[in-house]
Amino acid sequence: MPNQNGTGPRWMHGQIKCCGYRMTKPREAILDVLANTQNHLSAEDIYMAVHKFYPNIGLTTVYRNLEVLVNIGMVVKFEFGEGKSKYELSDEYSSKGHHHHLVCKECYTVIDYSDFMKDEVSFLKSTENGLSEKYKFNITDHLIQFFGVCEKCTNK
Amino acid sequence: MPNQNGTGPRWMHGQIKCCGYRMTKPREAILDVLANTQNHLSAEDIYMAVHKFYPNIGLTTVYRNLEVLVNIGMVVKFEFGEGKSKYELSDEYSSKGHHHHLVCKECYTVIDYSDFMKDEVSFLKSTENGLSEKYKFNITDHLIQFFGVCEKCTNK
DNA sequence: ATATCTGCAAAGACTTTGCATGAGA
DNA sequence: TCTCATGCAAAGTCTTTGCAGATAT
Repeated sequence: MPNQNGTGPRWMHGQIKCCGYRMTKPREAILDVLANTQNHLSAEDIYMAVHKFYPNIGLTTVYRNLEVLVNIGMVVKFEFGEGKSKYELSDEYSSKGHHHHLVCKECYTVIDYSDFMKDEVSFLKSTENGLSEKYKFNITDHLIQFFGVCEKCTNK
Repeated sequence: MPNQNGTGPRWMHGQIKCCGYRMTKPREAILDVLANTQNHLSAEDIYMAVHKFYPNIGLTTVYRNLEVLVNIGMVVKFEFGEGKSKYELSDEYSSKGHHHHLVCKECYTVIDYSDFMKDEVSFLKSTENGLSEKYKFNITDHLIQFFGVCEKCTNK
């Protein structure tokens, strides 16, 4: 974990403060964990990672902060069918950029992909417009996931 | 509930039996509920509907049967972010046909839509092919959902 | 006949809440 | 200083499991 000094990136402080929240050690530690992983972490994963450096930060605090971070749009929450939620930094705060997920139904491995976006953009544009208009929805998000069986699980 | 006589559609019996399962009253009642609703039902919704006609069928049985039905592909399980799973008959068994979901993030109302599928088909085709090849995944399913705020929730 | 299925009760997994204490700005 | 944040323990919600008895084929 790189930012154990308790400062953390300024822009994250700014976003937190703009929303009326305070930047606290637990909050920062959680963002730090999320910013420095390639994986999709559960609340407990995050708790355990944070716990190594701050053993007195509790799981409750992790849950409560994830909720805040999801609400202000810094973090996105996903369900991959495993029965527990997974979290990742949202596009604007992540080095990953915009991507979608390819999920193995057997081992729940999740692959991020950002290829094949050209067809997607036109699909999303027209569908979002059509749906907004027809159903009077104010559309804010979409979720696109592909499911299948990964190479490893296929070979067993 | 139409099929209280205990027979139910033949094709459903066939599918169940083909997979090595038996057609039982609870199983049939559950399929019947799913076949005769326009909504997306939780396990408890189904339990309560079934319970009206068969008060001694338990919630456990509903869960166990839903698991079986999902495994043999007659039923599809969804998570809309509400914290509980919702179930519906899969395309082949449903009068709804292929559709996707538009979900209100406030009240969790779910709208089925099957418009705007033209762009989708080309998007899915090329993406599935690309993903299969690049990541050696055997792709079986996709999940496309749009999220937003419905008209009612916007006006309050 | 016998493998599958069921109901009940109990346990399990993940997440949320209450309340007194602690800490940012 | 004063509101927001935290930690602990307890509770809540949805779902699964164990086991003896019942049922479909």
